[in-house]
Amino acid sequence: MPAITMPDGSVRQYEGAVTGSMVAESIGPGLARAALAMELNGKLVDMSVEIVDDSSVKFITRKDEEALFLIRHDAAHVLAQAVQELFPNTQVTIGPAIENGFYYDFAREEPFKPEDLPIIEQKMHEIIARNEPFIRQVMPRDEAIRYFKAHGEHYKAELIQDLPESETISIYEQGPWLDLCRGPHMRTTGDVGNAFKLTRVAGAYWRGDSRNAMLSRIYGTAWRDRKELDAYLTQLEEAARRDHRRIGKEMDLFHLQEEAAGSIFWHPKGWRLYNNLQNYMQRIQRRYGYEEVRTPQLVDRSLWEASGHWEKFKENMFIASVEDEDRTYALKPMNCPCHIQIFNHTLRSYRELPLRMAEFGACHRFEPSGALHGIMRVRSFVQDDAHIFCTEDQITQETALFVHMLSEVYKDLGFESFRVKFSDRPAVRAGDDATWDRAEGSLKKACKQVNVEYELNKGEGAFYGPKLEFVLRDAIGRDWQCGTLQVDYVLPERLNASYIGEDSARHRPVMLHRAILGSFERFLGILIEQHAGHFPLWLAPQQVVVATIVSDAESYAQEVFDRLIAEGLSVEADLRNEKINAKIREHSLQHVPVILVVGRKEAENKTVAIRRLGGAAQEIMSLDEALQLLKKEALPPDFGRHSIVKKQLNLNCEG
RNA sequence: GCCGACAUAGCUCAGGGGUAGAGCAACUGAUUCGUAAUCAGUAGGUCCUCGGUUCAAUUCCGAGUGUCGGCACCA
Repeated sequence: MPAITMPDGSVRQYEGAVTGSMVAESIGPGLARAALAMELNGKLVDMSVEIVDDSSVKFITRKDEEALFLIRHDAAHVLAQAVQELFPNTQVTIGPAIENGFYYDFAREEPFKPEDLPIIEQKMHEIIARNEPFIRQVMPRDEAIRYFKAHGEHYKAELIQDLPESETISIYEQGPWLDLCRGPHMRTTGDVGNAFKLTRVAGAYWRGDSRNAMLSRIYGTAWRDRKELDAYLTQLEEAARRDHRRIGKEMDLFHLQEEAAGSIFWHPKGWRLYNNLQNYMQRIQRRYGYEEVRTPQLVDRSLWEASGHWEKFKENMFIASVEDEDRTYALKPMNCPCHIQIFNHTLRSYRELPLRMAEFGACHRFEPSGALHGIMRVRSFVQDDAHIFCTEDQITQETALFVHMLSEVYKDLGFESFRVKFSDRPAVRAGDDATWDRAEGSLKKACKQVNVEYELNKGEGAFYGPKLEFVLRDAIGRDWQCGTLQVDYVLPERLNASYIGEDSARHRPVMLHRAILGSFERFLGILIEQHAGHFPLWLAPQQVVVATIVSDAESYAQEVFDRLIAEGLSVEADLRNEKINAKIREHSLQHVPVILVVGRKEAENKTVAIRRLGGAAQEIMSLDEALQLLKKEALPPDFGRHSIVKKQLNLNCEG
């Protein structure tokens, strides 16, 4: 005699067990038609599930966000059926719902071609039109394995074999076709609707392991209605429009070419942008008590052997030598061993700790060819790298200070929020558990201190210590790990770093590897996409263009240009014999934030007409006013901020 | 690295077994114009590289390189 509580709090009493469909029916035919699945005591289940005990039920209709998952999951099943109807020699493997859509991985001799997609899509529409009911059945484990093996579905058989003994093996039938599935599903294939589209084919390893077979994956996107689908497709187009590779070309920021795959040719404007960011980072670091250094690119292999990189990282290192010398060098893949050389160069006192050593040093890593991506994943890059040499007791305080600094930077650069991942001890690691306990504890304590919530990334820490990762999301919805802070007990040990403590004895410092932007290259890529090339004035590579309307205004335009230069603004004068419309259009396409238009009137009155990117309005003001205004606007956000860490000789006063 | 697609003028792209075409940009000339394309003319190519097939390859085939979409990787 179940009593069923509805979301509005009302309770309905039933005589004996009822299915979800029966409950929906009893409430009304409209709901019965609309309900795709239900949340039974908070768990999403099929409408056919029997309710025996007192329960709470919420029906999921197409109006609910939860319907998206169901539609996508069912679409994946329909896709698999369509593929097997069209291509009988294909094995099915797995096909989950994902963000914005679904995919299904198939095993077959010939991978699918893009041309196959419309045909498969057509078949999917047929299957949806057939409106086949999804019927759940429980199959004994052995029978299920036998069944799938008999049907040549070896991947499915392997999946079942690897399911824990406790797991119920459920099968969903849809007409003549069936698939191993945990569920839940909607009522029929018809519930999938028509707001879906197959988007691409791709290769993917079986079970995500590169040692396994390569499967053929088909991706699709699915939504509740056509309007949602169209909105999503439009969103994809907009994301493509702000792709950093495209904007980099449009704004003439950089290029890449075959002879230096994975290394960037920065053009004048791109380099200005780069320097604007680097100058900003240098100012921030000074305020936070960092010292900047510069260390060699090419370093003898003996240092890499000592640091352990030769053993652990050699495949990713560029090795160099010359004919006449019997030595091997490597281009540095990271700065840390060199920083320890500076630390070790003199006798260090505990009074110098924490010692924050920063470097914008170019690092080279041989990334796999398939990993390269515009300027975001390259083989030659510059990290906003720094290493903090400190005592174990200082880890928490330094971490808190770092998170504070990182938040400030992200905010200044237009990112309001970021996610934090905490990676703790991996299975294979250096150091004893007591040390790990302390290291992890220090990071957690720091997060708490600065009120930062993190998700646990279990076992993903570096072999030498736990780490925090700071993740930003770009305009195309991709996540990029930018900031990081890693605790390292091992490298100071390997490279024999030490300081003299209060007790006059030698002690081993702890090292914190940390970066905020990650690398300039990647971060600039993200920044370009974030702002769609429309940078705030202080970052913009080309801040102002002075454009003339008639040649009579040329000498005045030169005067305006000179005055802007004198204020330190980056400006160009466009005196070409072109119509003002053409000039406005060209500079707008170049994302120049401010165009100062000068014609006869402005020349006579010593004024300028300010036109801003994105706006159609123009504002006329005196040249002096305009200069003051722009100068103020072009001020980087950190100007005028006080130092956070006051450095004094041999003394650190944390402010 | 793996699966697939792609590589033609500075850019965006069309074409196709008989050594190539558009628009924009560039250059020249005319035009002096008020807020997102003034008009006309000229010039511009090792059709990614190396092999093979063919009387003939930029086109077909193979290999390589790079790029793109995924997967794996990102200490």
